[in-house]
Amino acid sequence: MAAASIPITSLPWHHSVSLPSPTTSITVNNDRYFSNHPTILLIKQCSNSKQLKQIHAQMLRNGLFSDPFSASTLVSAFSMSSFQGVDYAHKLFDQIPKPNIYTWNVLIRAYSSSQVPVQSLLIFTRMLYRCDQVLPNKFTYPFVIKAAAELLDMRVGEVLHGMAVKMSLGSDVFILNSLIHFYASCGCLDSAYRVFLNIPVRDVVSWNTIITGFAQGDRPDEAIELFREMQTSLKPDKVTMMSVLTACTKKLDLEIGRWVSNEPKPDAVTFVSTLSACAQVGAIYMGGWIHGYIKKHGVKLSCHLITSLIDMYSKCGDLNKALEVFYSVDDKDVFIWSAMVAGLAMHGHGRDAIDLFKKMQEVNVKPNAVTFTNLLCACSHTGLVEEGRDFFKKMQPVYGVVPGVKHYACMVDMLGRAGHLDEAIELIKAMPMPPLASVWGALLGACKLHGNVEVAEQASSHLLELEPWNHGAYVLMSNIYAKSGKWDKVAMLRKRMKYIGLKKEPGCSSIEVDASFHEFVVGDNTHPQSKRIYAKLNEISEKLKSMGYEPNRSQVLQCVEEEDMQEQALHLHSEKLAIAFGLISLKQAQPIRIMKNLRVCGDCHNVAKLISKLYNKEIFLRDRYRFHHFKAGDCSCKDYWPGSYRKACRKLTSEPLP
DNA sequence: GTAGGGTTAG
Repeated sequence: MAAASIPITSLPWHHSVSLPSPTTSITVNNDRYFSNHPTILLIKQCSNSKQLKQIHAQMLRNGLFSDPFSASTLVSAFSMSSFQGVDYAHKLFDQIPKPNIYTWNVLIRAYSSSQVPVQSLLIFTRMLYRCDQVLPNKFTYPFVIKAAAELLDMRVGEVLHGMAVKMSLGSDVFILNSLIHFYASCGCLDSAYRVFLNIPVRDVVSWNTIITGFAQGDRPDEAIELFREMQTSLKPDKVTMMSVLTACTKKLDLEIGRWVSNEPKPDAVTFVSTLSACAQVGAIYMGGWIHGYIKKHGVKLSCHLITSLIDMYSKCGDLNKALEVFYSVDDKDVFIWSAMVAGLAMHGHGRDAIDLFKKMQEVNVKPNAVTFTNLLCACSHTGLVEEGRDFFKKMQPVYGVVPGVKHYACMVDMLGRAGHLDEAIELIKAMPMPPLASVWGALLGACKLHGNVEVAEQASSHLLELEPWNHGAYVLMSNIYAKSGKWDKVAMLRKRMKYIGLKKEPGCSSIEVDASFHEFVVGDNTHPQSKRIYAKLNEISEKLKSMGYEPNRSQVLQCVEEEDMQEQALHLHSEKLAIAFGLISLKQAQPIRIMKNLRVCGDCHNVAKLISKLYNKEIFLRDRYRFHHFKAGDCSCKDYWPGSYRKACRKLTSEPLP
C-alpha cells in the first residue's frame, strides 16, 4: 500500500500532514493488526473535532479505520471533547463492527459525565445483550456507577453493585470508591459508610469520598472526625482539604442556625477547627470572614482562638494582619508567641523572629519544644547559622527543652543550606535518636543546592529505606543527577519509579480571586480564561526580554534537548500561569496571593521578582516550605531560598559575629 | 511486541 499524502491545512503544527499507511500487518487470534503508531500520535495531538474529522476521513480512505486500535483511539479522542464530540464518537462507534472492551468503556465514560448520563447505562445494557463475548471489566463499573449516581437512581446502582460483586470485582478500590460516592449522592450515608468500611485497602480517594459525603449530607462532625482518623494513616490532599472546608462551613452554618433559634452560640472550638482548615488551604477570604464574624458577635477570644487566627493569617500570606492580632492581645501564652515566631519565620523575617523570642523571655513566658522548632526554622530560612547553633546549644542547659528529631532536622537543614555539609553529617552521626526521614530529606535538599552527588546518594538511600514510597526523594535525586549531567542515572531512576508505580507529584498553583479558587498545573489550558492568560504571558515574556531577562535553563531538569522546548517548559510553570491570571483578574491595589504544592523554581522566582517591579504589583507566593513576598523587584527571602546560596553565604561571613 | 483506561471537590 502506498503512503497517501493529504494536506490538512488546519492543523497548526504542520502545513501538510501525511497519514502513515500501514506498512506491516500481522495476524493474532484471527484479528489483523497494523503497525501504525504515527496515526495514533497524530490523533492524540489533535485539539479540536474539525481536525479529528479530517483524520477520520483519511483513515476511511486508506483503510486504517478497520484497525481496531486506531479506530478506538479515534472514538476516544472524539469522546474527550465537548458534548457534540461525544455524540459524534457514538456515531463513529456504531460503525466499528466489533468494538473491543476499551472502546465500549471509552463511550460509557464519555456519557457518564455528559449531559445525558442515562446514555451510559443504555450503552452498558447494549453491551450486555450483544453477547459477542465482550463483558464489562473493572474499568467499566466506575463509569456506570457514576452515571447511576448522577441520575440518583438507587435501584440501578444497587444492581450494578451486585453485578460487580458477582464478577469478583467486589474488592476493587476504584469500584468501591464509586459506590461510596453513589450511595452518598443518593442520601444513603450509612450504606456509603458500610462500603467504606469494607474496602480492604482504603486510599486517599476512599477517605475523600466518604468525608465529602458526610460533609454534604449535613453530618459535618462525622466528616471532621473521619478527617482526623484519616491522618493517622494517610496524607490528606487538596481534595480532602476542600471537603473539610465544606464540612467546616456546614458546621458553622448549622451552629449559626442553632444560634438563631436560641440555642448555644457557635463556640470557639468551631472557629478553631474552621480556621485551621482555612490556613491549610490558604483560604484568606473565608478566614477573614470568620474573623469578622468573631469580632461582630463578640465571641470570646481565647488563647487558642488567637493562635488559630495568627496561624491562619500567616499561612494565608497576610503577615501584617497576623501581627495586628498578635499585638492586640495583652495576655499571651506560649502558643501565641510560638505561632507568631513561626509566622515571621515562614515569611523570611528571621531577625524579627529572634527579637520576638527575646521579648517573650522578657515577659517571662517559658519557651517549649514547638517554640524552638519555629525559632530554628527562622534561623534556617534566613541563613542565620551562628544564631541557630547558639540556640540549639542552649536549648537543654538554659531552657530545659530536650532537642527532638524535629530540632535536629532544622539544624541539618540550616547547616546544609549554608554549605556546611560536613557539620550537618557530623550532627546526624551524633544524634541520640535514630534520624527520621525529615533529617535525611533536609540533607538531600542541601545536596541538591550544592550539587553534592555522593552525599546525596547516601541521604536518599537512607530516606528511601524509611519511606520507600517517597517520590520527592526520587525527584530530588534525579534532579541532582540531571544537574551534574548524569543522564543515564536519571533514566535509571525514572525507570525504577515507573517500576514501583511512583509518579512525580505534578506542580500545581492555586490563586484565590473573590473567594473562589483557581488552579493551574504545568501548561494548563483548561481554564475558561485560558486565551487571555496566555496572551498576558506572552506580553510578560516580551517585556522581560526587552529588559534583558534570560530564562534560567538549568531549572528544566528533564532530558529536554531543544532550546525553545526548554524555554516553553519554563514558560508554562503553574505559578506563572497563576500570576498571569492574577494580573488580569485582580484590581491594581490587590496583591496576588498564590499557593504552590511544591517548591518554587529559581526561574519562576526571578520572573516573579521582575513582574513585581514591571507591573508594580505585590506577589505573595506560598510554596511547600515558606512564603516569598515579591515587591518592587525584590523578594523577602533575599534570594536565600531557591538557588543563590552563595550570595547569602558571602553576606553571612561578612557580617560580624554576635 | 500488539498496546490504552478508572474513582473523590468546586
